[in-house]
Amino acid sequence: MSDDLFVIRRAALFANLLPEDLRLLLKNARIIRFKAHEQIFAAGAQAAALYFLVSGSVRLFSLSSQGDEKVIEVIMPDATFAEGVVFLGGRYPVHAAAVTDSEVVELATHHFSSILANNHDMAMRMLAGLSTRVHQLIQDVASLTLETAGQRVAGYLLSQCSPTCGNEAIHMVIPKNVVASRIGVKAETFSRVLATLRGRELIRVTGNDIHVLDRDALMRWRDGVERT
Amino acid sequence: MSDDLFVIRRAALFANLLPEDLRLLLKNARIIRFKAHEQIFAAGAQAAALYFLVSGSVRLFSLSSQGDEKVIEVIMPDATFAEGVVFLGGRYPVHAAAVTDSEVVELATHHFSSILANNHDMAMRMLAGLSTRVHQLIQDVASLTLETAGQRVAGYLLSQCSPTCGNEAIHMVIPKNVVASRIGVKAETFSRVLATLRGRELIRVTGNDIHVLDRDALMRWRDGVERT
DNA sequence: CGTGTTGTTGACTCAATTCAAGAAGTGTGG
DNA sequence: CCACACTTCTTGAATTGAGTCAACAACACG
Repeated sequence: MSDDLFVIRRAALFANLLPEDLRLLLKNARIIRFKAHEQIFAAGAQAAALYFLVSGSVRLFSLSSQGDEKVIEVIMPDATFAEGVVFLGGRYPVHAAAVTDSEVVELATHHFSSILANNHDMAMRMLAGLSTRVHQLIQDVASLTLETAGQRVAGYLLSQCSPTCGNEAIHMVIPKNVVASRIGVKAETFSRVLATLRGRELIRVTGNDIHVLDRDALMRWRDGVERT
Repeated sequence: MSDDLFVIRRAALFANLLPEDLRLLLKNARIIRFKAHEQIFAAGAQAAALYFLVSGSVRLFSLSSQGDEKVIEVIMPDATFAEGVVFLGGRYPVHAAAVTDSEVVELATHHFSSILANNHDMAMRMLAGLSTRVHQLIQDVASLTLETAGQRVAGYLLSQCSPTCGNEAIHMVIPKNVVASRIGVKAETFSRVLATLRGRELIRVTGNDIHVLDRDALMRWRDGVERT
């Protein structure tokens, strides 16, 4: 049962946790499905749980006195939400509702907090996970503002084949348009970049697999700004 | 002495801490000045401290066996670095060196960890701070990829006058070019956007003060994509 | 009163998006 | 097995947002 709940490791908060930590946390966790527009929690309510979004999308918003709504944030899959307020033990500052049909993992505050209170190391691993994520995101912001689309694509390819360290193929599990948006380019641009890289024989594309043929050249291409 | 050390609150990690928390943490803290290119710590060394950068800039990098250097990250003021490894209690995975003359606050690992171990609430406040920062950064990434420069500028102005909730002036303490780069536009573009907003009488600029004349119109301008 | 810094404005360029059409691959049912 | 619809991907042409380069204005400061 709690085995597929391990998806929560994709959230920075849980990324560094040990299997036993996760098992403990997930003891009382449950998956809840919300239909589009269904409310998940209301602003002002005592924060009873934090959430991990498995699929779908969730809107955090507040309502003005006139009743019009201001969207604060849109949560996408693999992210946690309402965790901040759980750490501080207060009330939800915003409303949350599903935008599209969504699946969430719900972790009860009292359970979560009491585990954390008795497990200092786990708290440290969470801090480490979040702080890694902060650094990653700062990198992303930097790369969005001062790298070209081509450089970001090259960087992505390198990051994907870096662990296998050489001439292995990158198998694209996720559709290319999703990868494209992940690195901040349109699908068309992504396609074009792959085309020029293919032309320069830095990579070979076969179906959903991308082979990096010349890692060093690709790195040079990413760093230098050669045209043609 | 430890009073000006309170600048560390600018880091997400410390943003939520109580004054007494900070005082406790800063007991053994010290400010260290590094000249450009001076080493701060070496990869492989036991992580003895975490750092907060007050001014200057710091380079985190690793060295390949061939001796060439790969820059992992460039730390800018108000950020912490090496905090992740301190939470996990290991060795520094990278080298750190000042790029330009820099001031850092150094917090010794053993001191930091022992305080945190005895102060569960403080750990929770740190988690809350980091998680807020993560959400902020995700917002920033979103706004960089799917808003225009004009929208970001408008959003910035609104965020600055939102608390004072109306017709107060925003006093720009920081130079405009810094603000510009903060929101991901060139200084010239920033200037141009202010010019068009001035032309439309949504704002008035006098020296370093910017008055938002019509909040609602500015919001509409940010959301809608009207030209001219 | 020059000298340096910061901000403004104009003309030009280019990277990346948009729009649009077509190719390639995937699955369904007759 | 083919025909059909459907999604994903690729490619082309036109457009544009924002950056670059460069000149200049506005100001501060010694």
